[in-house]
Amino acid sequence: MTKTDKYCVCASCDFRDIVFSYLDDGTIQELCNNKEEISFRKGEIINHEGEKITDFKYLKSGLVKLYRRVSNGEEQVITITRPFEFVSNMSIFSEDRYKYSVAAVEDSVVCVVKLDFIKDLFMKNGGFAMGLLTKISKINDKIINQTLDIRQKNLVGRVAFVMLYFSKEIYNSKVFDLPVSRKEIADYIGMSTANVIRTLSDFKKDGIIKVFGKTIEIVDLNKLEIISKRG
Amino acid sequence: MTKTDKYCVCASCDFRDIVFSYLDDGTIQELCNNKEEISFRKGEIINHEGEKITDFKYLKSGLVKLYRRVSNGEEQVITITRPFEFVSNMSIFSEDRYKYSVAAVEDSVVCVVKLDFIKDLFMKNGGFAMGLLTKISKINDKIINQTLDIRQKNLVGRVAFVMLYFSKEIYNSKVFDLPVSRKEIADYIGMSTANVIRTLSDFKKDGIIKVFGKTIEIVDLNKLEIISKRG
DNA sequence: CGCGGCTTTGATGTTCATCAAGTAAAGTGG
DNA sequence: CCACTTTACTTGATGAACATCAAAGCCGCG
Repeated sequence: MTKTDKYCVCASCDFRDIVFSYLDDGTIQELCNNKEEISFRKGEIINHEGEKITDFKYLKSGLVKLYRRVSNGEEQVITITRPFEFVSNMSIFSEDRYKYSVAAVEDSVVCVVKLDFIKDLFMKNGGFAMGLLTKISKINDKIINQTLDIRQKNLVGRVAFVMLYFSKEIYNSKVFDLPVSRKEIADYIGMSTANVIRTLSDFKKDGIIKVFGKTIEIVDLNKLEIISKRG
Repeated sequence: MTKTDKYCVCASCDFRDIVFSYLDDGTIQELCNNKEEISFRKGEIINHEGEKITDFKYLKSGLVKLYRRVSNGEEQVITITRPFEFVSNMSIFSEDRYKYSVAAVEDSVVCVVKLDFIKDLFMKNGGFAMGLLTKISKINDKIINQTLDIRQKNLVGRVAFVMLYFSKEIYNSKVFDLPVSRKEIADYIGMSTANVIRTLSDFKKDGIIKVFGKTIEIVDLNKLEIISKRG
């Protein structure tokens, strides 16, 4: 990871609208002085499970996965998410150490602000506090919802769900490059790698998707949605 | 449901320590005036999925289940939880309608405060805001954790987990009456009712638990914990 | 060009849901 | 309080869904 930013751009950052809209220009300037922008390469770890939480982090660009390691050493992927949809780690206000790890699955840029600074703002500025709480609630809701949705589906439904998730939520395109390995998809939806691959092959045979290595093209969106819902 | 409270007892309520510790006596009195205490009988619904959210609710006594209805009409139980561990519904700050239903699984008393009053307090009082955010974060963390834990286990591990959950988290006793049906346990851990019963019977045969209808006695706690972890 | 990791496919076995049929328990109305 | 109805529980048998194992192909990289 490398520090990239030299001068402050917070005032015009998209993130300002999302949680920092209640801050006046003076406070934004102060935020700038307390902020670092750090780049991560694909595969690098942004937060490590068990590490002390000292900063408030949010994703400015790229794509990350949130995961934890379970007893048998396997990874359990909690969610894969893109900028602004994900504020650091949810536990920053409830725990003093990270409960989950966060890793870049594409090259990513993360903004890092001292947590104390954010907490101070939170105490002093009600509007900011409300905005932040709302944002954190939405993120938590989304993760809980996603987890429940996945749990309730069978294998084919889950694979269809993931394909739709990448297509609609992440890339907004019917053609996209999978940012994760087959195994990571398996860890995400809680199935074996072999069966994820098998199901993708079935979709291919049935003309629902086209697969060229990591590149996926969704051919029959409608059918995929039916499979995902029914699954 | 019936309204039970006539005079205010908020000042000495246990809940005060948890999220209302930052409020002075005057504000507590104001809270009292904006509060109702409502009793629910076992089985009654406290919040209904899709209903408009107008109040901040917390459980004062009893036991509730949080659940949602999925496409095929089945219930998906998200968590079962007891007083103070659960503040209304998580989505009160992110949604305008309930995403989940809450029902009493034991006779319960719920305190109901107008949401606007809480939001107002939240904006004005940084300490209160921080306390509330921390509490909500913890609740969300717990639900996410629990869901991930369950997902990662197999059938026997899940049933062992639930028995331990009731014994340790809810009743703090090796002997307890199950507050829910076998089917509700199945909906909670995502398995069929028949297999939940079968697994309980197996535990019984192996001398790990004793079962008399709804009454459970945990005989071999150690073995149950091993099964839950390994599962 | 050869090694190691990711992917693919088939064969096999385990786990778990589903169905069915019966028993116990809990309401319900006379 | 008893007969009746309904709902919850229990157990076995069967089959479907899914994991696991194994072997082979592919691809990037030293």
